[in-house]
Formats: sequence, C-alpha cells, structure tokens
Amino acid sequence: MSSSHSSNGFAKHAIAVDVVLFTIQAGTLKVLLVKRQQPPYRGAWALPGGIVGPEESVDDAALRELQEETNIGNIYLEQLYTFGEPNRDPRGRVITVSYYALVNWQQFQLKARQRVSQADWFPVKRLPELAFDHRRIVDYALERLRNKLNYTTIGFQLLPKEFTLTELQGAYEVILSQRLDKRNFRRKMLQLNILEGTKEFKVNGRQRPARLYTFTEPKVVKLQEKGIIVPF
Amino acid sequence: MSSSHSSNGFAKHAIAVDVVLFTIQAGTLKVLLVKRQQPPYRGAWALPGGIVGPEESVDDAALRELQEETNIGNIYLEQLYTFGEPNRDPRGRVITVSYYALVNWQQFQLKARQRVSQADWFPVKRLPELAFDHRRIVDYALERLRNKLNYTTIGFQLLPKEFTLTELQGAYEVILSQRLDKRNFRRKMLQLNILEGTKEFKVNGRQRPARLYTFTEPKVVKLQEKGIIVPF
DNA sequence: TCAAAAGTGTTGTGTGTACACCCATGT
DNA sequence: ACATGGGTGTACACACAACACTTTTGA
Repeated sequence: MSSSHSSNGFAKHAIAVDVVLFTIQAGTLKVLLVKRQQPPYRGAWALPGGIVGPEESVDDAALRELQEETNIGNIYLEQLYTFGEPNRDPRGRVITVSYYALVNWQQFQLKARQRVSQADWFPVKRLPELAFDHRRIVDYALERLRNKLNYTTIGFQLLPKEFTLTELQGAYEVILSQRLDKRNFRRKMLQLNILEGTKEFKVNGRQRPARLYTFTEPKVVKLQEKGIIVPF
Repeated sequence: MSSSHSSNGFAKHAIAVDVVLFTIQAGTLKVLLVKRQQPPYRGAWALPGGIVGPEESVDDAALRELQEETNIGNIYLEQLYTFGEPNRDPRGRVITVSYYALVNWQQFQLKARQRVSQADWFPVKRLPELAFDHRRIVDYALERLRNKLNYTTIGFQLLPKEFTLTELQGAYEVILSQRLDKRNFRRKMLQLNILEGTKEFKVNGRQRPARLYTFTEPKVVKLQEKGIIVPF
C-alpha cells in the first residue's frame, strides 16, 4: 500500500525529494548520481534524495539529503518540479519534489554515507540507465538550467570566487553545448556591471596571464531588466 | 498529528492542491475564490483546492477539484510551485502543490458544490484576506503569469475562439497593468504567424466593426525562437 | 455630421552579430 | 622565436519605440 488515512481523514502519501546537482569538471557538464543499495532498482544509479521527514520542510529535506551524501552545505537549491503520478515508484505511491543546483568542482568533496555505497559524477551527455523516472528529471533540470542561464547569473555558481572571463565563457559554452563569440561575450558580461576586475592575474602556463574577476552581487541576479543575455 | 508512518517506514503527509484560476471580466483581472465552510479559517476566502486522493495523480486532483467547484473541464493547468513548510496549515502538516490557469469568462459557469457554499471572482488588485498562505500563492501565480505572457501565447486562453486584436491587446494590458502601443502590438502579433484573420467582423455598437482573428496553433506556443514579445 | 473605435507606416535608436589581429607570457 | 591563450573595435542588419491621421460605422 502506498497511501493511508489518518485520524483527520486525509489521504497521506510518501514524499521524496530528488536533487539534480550539476558541476563542470574537465570541460564537461556532469551530474551527481548515487548507486542504490536497496531494491527497487538495486544497483542502478539514481539522483541523490530521499524521503521527507515528518517535521522538516521539503526544502530542508532536499538540503539534508544532499549534505548526507556530499560535504556541500550552504548551497542554493532551486525547486524544479513536483512529479505526482501514482506509478512512479514500484513500491507504491511516492510523490517527489525535485530540485537542482550548481556547485563549483574545486570546492567540492564527496563523502560516502549510509545507504549510499557509491556516488559519482556522470557527464549529462552519457548518463547510465537511471532508476525510477530520474532520467526525465535530469532532462527537465537541464532544460531549465539552460533557460535560466539566459536571464540570470545562476551560472556563476559553477565558478570559484575569482575567475577569468574565459572560464566564465567556458561554463556557458559547456551548459549550452554551443560555442560563443569571445568579443561579444566579454562585452555583454562587462556591460551588465556585475563583475569587478581584480588586480590579480591567473597564470595559466606559458601564455599571457588572464585577469581575475569577482561577481559583485551578493546573490544570483535576474537580468531581464538589464537585458537578456542570450543568444549571444 | 500531521504525519504518520506506514508499514514500509516512510513518513507520510497530507498533500493538497490549490488552483489559482484567472479570468478577465469587465476589463479587470480576477481570481476565483471559495468561501471556507469548515475550520480552520471558516468563513474566510481561499483558493479552490483540496486533498489529493490515494490513487490519483496530483495533476488529476487539481483538475478534479476545479471541476467540483466550477463547470470547467478540459482546461490547461500549469504547475506553479510546491509549498512544503511544516506550519502552513494549523491542523497539522499539509504540503500543497499549486497550479494556475486562465479561462475565458464567457465560456464559464459557476456551480456551487458540497463543502463550498460560495465561489466568486475577485479582482487581483483588491483581494480579501485569504486563508492559509494563499495570498502568497496568488502573488506568485501573478508574477509567473506576467512572465509567461512575454514568451508564450498563454494569454490567448483568456479569449474566445474568435477575437479582435483590440481584445487581445486589452488582455495583455490588464495582466501587465500597463498600456501598450496599438500599432506596435498589432505588428508584433501578426508577425508571429500564429493568427489567422477570418472574414467575420465584430460589430461593437456604433463604431467601425473589428476583424475577428483565430489562433492557428493547436496549443500554447513558446515564442523565444520567434522573438520575445515584451516589453512592447 | 459627429462620436468612437479600427486600422495603418515611417523614422530614429539601440542591440545583436559577424569578424581578425596584436599582446603578454613561458619554454 | 614561437606557441598559446588573452585581449580588443568596427560595420551591418534587425528589432524596438515613438508617434498621428484616415476609415468605417451607428446614432
């Protein structure tokens, strides 16, 4: 049985959260997956997530699950969509609220835990078979991410505090799967007045060092009023 | 108690759906509200909605609740957001999945039912005190509606099958709370190639009759590739 | 003939797009 | 001196924004 009734007569349901965590590593957009230890889909890869507890908010549950499987805390999770079909889960009815987030690879540490034997990053372009309807959730998250990239500064979360414009452009190109014009990209980004050039330079080997910039806004910024960024 | 545990050990929660139904009547953007018959918030106005049943999908529950309180079926509901704070509902924990939709006033019939003694339309600019956090849900729905208007044809749902360009412009103006330039609006709409002029005219009294148009696409259309409609 | 809304074009301005070369550094 | 990525400006096309008058009808 998937649903029960309580004393006040309301049907009750198990609620899960699932998190699509993106990063860029080695020039590739990747998603964090964990290997399932329990049936159903035992041994299959799945999104990190789990069941919402009795007294926690759904947002908190998503954060908690992510923290249990990674060392990342203090992350900005954005709610994606709620999937409420009765037959998503073979065990019975589980409604899932999905989230997505972006993390910078450098600041990131994996940490194995409890039910999770393995966690690993997979390129979004070559995902393994996923448990449940998680493939659909990843696809939806990617679509949303690409959209948001166009009118917010969400993509900056993939970068360290100080970054070069080439690194920023690289992040956009990897997410959009599309090459962008260097001059137009730099002009547009600098015109937004959300970047501050530092006096430091990144020495990258045997080339000219690149100026490091910082993001001056405290939070992700909506850009619609300042001008939409796409399509370069 | 708000949550219980079932045999498989999962915490379970009551799930509600709430629907923000918009229409335009007498040149005003309005929202459908129902008067609560039961505590909590007995006598207060609230969004139409209710508890998701054991075997129905969340989307279906939203449609069902709307049909129980109106005569409208076959409507396009769009999922808005899931509110999962533990203390939204004084009875205990209820997670709500919110939806919004637009209907054409003419095609609409109200129908009183069951727990609902009254249902009525209220201007979004002058809402009464709402039960729970429903005011916040309405605000969020309106924000989303205004955004979507800019890159989809969602606004067409407010109009009958055949409509004049002036009526279409009026719908946009009412939702955006902003006057638009007649010539620019008409040019942009016609350039999108989603309208077909009929050979009929609407006689509006003692003025020149206006040509009636139909929307040629079967569904709501995303316009991003064809060009964003805002800000006129 | 008058009132009231329908309908129609042009011009200036800003933004997106395409495109090629010199610069600074390490080896 | 050469290889590598960093960094810069201009010209064209197109879309948006502002703006006023004529047309058609009913009363």
